[in-house]
Amino acid sequence: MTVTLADVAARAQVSPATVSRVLNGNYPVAATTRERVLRAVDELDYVLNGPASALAAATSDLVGILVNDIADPFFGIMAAAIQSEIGGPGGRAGGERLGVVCNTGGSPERELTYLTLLQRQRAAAVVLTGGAVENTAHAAAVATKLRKLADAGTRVVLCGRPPAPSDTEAVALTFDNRGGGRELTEHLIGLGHRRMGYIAGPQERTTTRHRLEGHRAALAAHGIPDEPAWTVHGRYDRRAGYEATLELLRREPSLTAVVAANDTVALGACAALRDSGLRIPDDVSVVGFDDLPFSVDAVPALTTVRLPLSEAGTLAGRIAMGREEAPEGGIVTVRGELMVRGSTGVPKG
Amino acid sequence: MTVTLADVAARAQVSPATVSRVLNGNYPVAATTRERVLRAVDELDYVLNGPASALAAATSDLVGILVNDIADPFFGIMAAAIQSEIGGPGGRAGGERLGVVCNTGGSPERELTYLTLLQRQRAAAVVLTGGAVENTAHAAAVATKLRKLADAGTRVVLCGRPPAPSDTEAVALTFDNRGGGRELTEHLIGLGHRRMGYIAGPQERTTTRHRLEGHRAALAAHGIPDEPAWTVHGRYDRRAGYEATLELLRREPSLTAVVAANDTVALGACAALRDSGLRIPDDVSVVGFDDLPFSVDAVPALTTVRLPLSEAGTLAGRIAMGREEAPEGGIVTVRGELMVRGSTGVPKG
DNA sequence: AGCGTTGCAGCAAGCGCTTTCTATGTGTGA
DNA sequence: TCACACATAGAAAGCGCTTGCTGCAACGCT
Repeated sequence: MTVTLADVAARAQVSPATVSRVLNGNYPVAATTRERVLRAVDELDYVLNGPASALAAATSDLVGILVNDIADPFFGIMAAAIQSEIGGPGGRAGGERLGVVCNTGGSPERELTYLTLLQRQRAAAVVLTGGAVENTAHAAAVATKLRKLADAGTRVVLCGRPPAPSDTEAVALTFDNRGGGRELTEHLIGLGHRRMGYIAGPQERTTTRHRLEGHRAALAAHGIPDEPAWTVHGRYDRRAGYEATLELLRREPSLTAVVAANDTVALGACAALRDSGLRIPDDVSVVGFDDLPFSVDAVPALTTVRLPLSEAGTLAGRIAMGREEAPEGGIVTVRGELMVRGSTGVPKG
Repeated sequence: MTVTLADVAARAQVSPATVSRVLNGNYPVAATTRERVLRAVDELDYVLNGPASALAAATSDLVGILVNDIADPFFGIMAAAIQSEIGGPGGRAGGERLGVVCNTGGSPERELTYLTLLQRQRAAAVVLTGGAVENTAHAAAVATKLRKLADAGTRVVLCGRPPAPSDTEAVALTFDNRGGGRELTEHLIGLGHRRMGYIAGPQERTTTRHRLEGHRAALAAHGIPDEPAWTVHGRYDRRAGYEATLELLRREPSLTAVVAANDTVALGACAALRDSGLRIPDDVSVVGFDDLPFSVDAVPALTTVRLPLSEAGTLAGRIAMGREEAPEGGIVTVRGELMVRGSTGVPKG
């Protein structure tokens, strides 16, 4: 029924071993032999049995990419960059790996499940993107898993995620969320804003905390008291931004600016402000974070911090493939760049 | 070093066969024995070797999801829905499959490469999303691949993609792009528009052609001549929409409406119109397609056709998992729903 | 001419699991 | 009490590939 290595060997009049070596190209095979084998492969339309070779060689060509939300371009952009470094015709033959993205939906259990599944597949590498959940038990479980993966020879790379315990041997590309958050708020303060609402992400995510810390650091640096009621938590989506904004407006109608945890949330905030009859930035300024593609198209265009998602993904992918040396210390901090656009202005009055 | 089935068997004082049966749960094992085995699994922290079991059982638990552009929410939303039906804690134990998404970047070669890679892995199922490339050679190559996959026991499902040749045994969920395109244009015609520009997607995609055909059908039905110069092709991204709009305006400044191939393109079109000093919808109406989450937040909100991406993905996932019967004939047409919003209005004058 | 090298191909032993077939123990009907 | 069915566990034969080692020419050197 299905063609096996042995069939190819028979047709090419060589031993299975030789066919294997031609296909893997890691052992000298005479040119004429090689050609004969390749012809047989072609004629029989042979496709290597992945599981069998993974078993025999004790490694597979699978590379897993974990994302929190595949429908969110933030992750999509990183995933695309990572995957393009990993698989397909990008690299020359031999480096043909199957880069696959797994959607955890932000759920710790699913994250662990996927990690186990990838461990089971003896994945060649795993890239974890985006913020981590700050739950001691879960963090420990993930760290343990990563350790085990590393022990089994799986390369582990974190992309846009804080470093894991160093004994996990994971390389980390971390976004400077704190710095970006701070810059954004300082930009607003520089314009004269003093009463700023903050729409944070889900409580337990590192990204949420870091960005918020940046915001508070900016306030503190300028002697502006932090008003706890002006911070509202919600999910990283448009709707949460919409509702949080209405809530903020209810709590403090005199806010002159809204700082959103990311661009998607900021978009929701803009909608809420508009629906409340407020103009941006005349009545209220808005800032986002990430600089996703649609942000420049918002009306007015969003002031935000540009994160080099694609570049970070590319680097992460290269490291995962072992094409690039891991940085010393295993940690790289990636900074964002403040993009000042139409959604921020001088507060009126 | 790594724990194997045999280790677990030894610890539980049973044969490897029994452990395997407990883990796969498809053979009677006494409750007490099962428990003993499970305990041993736990104590040793055993993880099944995927390649080995795939080899022995001649099937794997991998399910591939092919998308054209993972950074595009259109695909992200479908992929998320598909994946959530496939893997993880969603289903109860046993149905634990690894749903993985592969980004083809719209490249025919990559599509084929991924299909081969999945074939190599003996994937349990493959879901292809989004429009296909209309290139005879490539279409034939894909059909052949799908045939082979089906022969090897891989279930093949198309989601938002036109049906493949029936001998491929692929189940197809097809979006009614033609009908949606027609509705959109008829809506504009109903408002009184006669001079409408059309921003189409890449030439060779089925989606592009079908939507355009719908547009033309609407024109024809109302006796409006189709002006070839008022149709411009470009990629399915914001920038293409921006540039195409400028080009359309150059060719025909008196256009009263712009029909974009999808929402992303429509957003670019809006930006171009604004930058040209035109107001939406007072000067020019704009329509999109897909109804992605951001479309309702555009200013003005985009009139578009809502495609039930998530629902379609869920169904596709269920069929791929064999949890849902494939429809008779293997083809389902999914219709979109016209969403009239602020970006369209009566043409002035 | 003799012998150590070198270059290439084959042999065969697994990799860790699944599954068919067989063996064993227990309960039942005659 | 004995034969027989039934339920459960084990033995063992692979699944299709990789790879360490061995084998054998042909080659170059003294």
